[in-house]
Amino acid sequence: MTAFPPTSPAERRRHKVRTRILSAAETVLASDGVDGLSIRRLAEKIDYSPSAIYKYFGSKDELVFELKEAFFEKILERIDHIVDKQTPFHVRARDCVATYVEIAVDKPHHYAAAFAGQIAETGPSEDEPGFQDTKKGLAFSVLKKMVQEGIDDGHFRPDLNASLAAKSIWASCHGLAMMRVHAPSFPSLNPNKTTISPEKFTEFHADLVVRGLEFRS
Amino acid sequence: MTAFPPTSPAERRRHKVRTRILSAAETVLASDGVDGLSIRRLAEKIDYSPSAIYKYFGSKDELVFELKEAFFEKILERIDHIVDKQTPFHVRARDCVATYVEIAVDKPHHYAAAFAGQIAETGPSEDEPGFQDTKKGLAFSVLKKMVQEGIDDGHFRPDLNASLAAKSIWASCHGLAMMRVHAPSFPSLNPNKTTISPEKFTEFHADLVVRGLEFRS
DNA sequence: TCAAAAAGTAAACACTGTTCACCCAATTTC
DNA sequence: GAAATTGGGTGAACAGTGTTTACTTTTTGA
Repeated sequence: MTAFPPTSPAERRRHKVRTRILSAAETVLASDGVDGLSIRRLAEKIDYSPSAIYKYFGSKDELVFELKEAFFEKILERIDHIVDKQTPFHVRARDCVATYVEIAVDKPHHYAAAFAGQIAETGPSEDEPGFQDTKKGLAFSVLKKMVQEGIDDGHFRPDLNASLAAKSIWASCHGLAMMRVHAPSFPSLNPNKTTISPEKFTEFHADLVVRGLEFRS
Repeated sequence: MTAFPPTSPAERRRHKVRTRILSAAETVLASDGVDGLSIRRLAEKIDYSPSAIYKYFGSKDELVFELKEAFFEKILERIDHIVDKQTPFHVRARDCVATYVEIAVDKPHHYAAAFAGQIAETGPSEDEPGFQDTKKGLAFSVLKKMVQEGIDDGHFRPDLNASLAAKSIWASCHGLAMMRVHAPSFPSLNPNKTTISPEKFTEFHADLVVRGLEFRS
C-alpha cells in the first residue's frame, strides 16, 4: 500500500519509479495500443529488467487499469466542465455527447482498452462493488445528474427514470465512440453523396439521442 | 482459391478439413473468446500439427474473419426475417434493435471479436472497398432500407438522411450490445430501486432510439 | 510409372506475461 | 556501531503465443 502523498524518502523514490513506469506505459498505449504495450518493452524504455515492473504492479492488467482510470478522470473533468456551463440545457446535453465521443476518438487506443477488458468485467453496472468509487462510475453519476435536471426542468419526458436514461445515453455514446475508433472514416469516406465529416455526424447522433428523451406535447 | 461447391475429390477433402478447422474454432471462440483461440489448441483439437492450419488459412486473423462473417450472416438472417414481417412499422423497428442486441449477448465472444479488430480496420464505413460485399455491409443495407421505408411512410422525420440515420441507429445498438457483452448485469444488478431486467432495458433503449427519429407535429 | 503438386510435420524464431532464486543496498533493530 | 531484516533489482527459466522454414509423405494427373 503505497501511501499518497509520499512522505519518507523511500516512499518518495518508490513513487517516482512508479510514475516513470506509468508515463512510459502511457506513451506506448497511446501510440501502439494495449497489445503493443509489453512488459519487456516497458522495462527497456525505463532501463529496468522486466521482472522489476512486478515490484510495482501485480500484473500487466493492474498497470493498465491505472491508465484507464487516469483516462476516465480526464473525460470526467471535460464533461464536468461542460455540465457546469450556463448554456441552454439541450446545448449542454449535446455537447456532453459530442465531447465524450471526441475524447474517445482523440485517444482511440485508450478508449478501446478501457472497454476491452475480459468479458464480464466491470462495465458501467451501477452498484457493483466498487463501481461507484471508480472514475468510470463517477463519470456516470455526473451524466445521471444532468439527465435528472433535464427531467425536473421539463426538457425531458417526466416519466423517465434518470438512471436508466443515463445508461441508454451512455450506451449510444459508447457505440458511436467505438465505431469511430475502429473505423476512423466512419460514417463514410467517399460515399455516393452523403459526404459529411465525422464531427458533423457525431453532432447529428448527439441530436438524435437527446431527441429520444425530449418531452413532446 | 477453393472453389465452392467442391467438385473433385481432392477439393471435397480439402473443403472437409477446412470445415473441421472452422467448426473447432467456432466452438472455442464461443466458449473462450478470441484470446483463448490459439492455433496450437485448434491443431490439437483436430489432431493436426499447428503448421497444418496454415495450409488452409493464411493467418489466425484470416481464420477469425471467416467466423465473424458467418456470425454476421446469422444476424442478417434474423434481422431480415423481422423486416419482412407485416407488423406495424415501429414494432418492427424496435424488434430489430432488440434482436440485434440479443444476438450479440447470446454470443458475446463472437460479437466482441467482430468489432475488436485492429483499430482502423473495417467498421461499417460504407463504400470502403469491399464493405458492400461483406456480411456486415449487407446487414447495414437492410437496416438502411428499413429506415428509408420509415421516412417514406411518414413515421420518421422527412428531412432525415436514411444512410446517416441508419448509421446512428447502428451505433446506438452497438453501444448497448457492447455494454451488455462486457457487463452482463448491465444495466444493473442490485440497485437502489431500479430493478429492471437487461431484456426490458434493451426494449427501453430501442424505444428511445426509434423515438429520436420519429416525426413530431 | 513417374514427375509434380499438395498435405502434413518437427523444429525453430521471436515474441508474450509471469515466477523464481538470488544478490545487493538501504533501513531497522538491538 | 554491528547485526538482522526488509525491499529493490536481476537473470534465467516456464509456459504460452503466431508464424516460417525445411523436410517428408501422400496424392494427383499425364
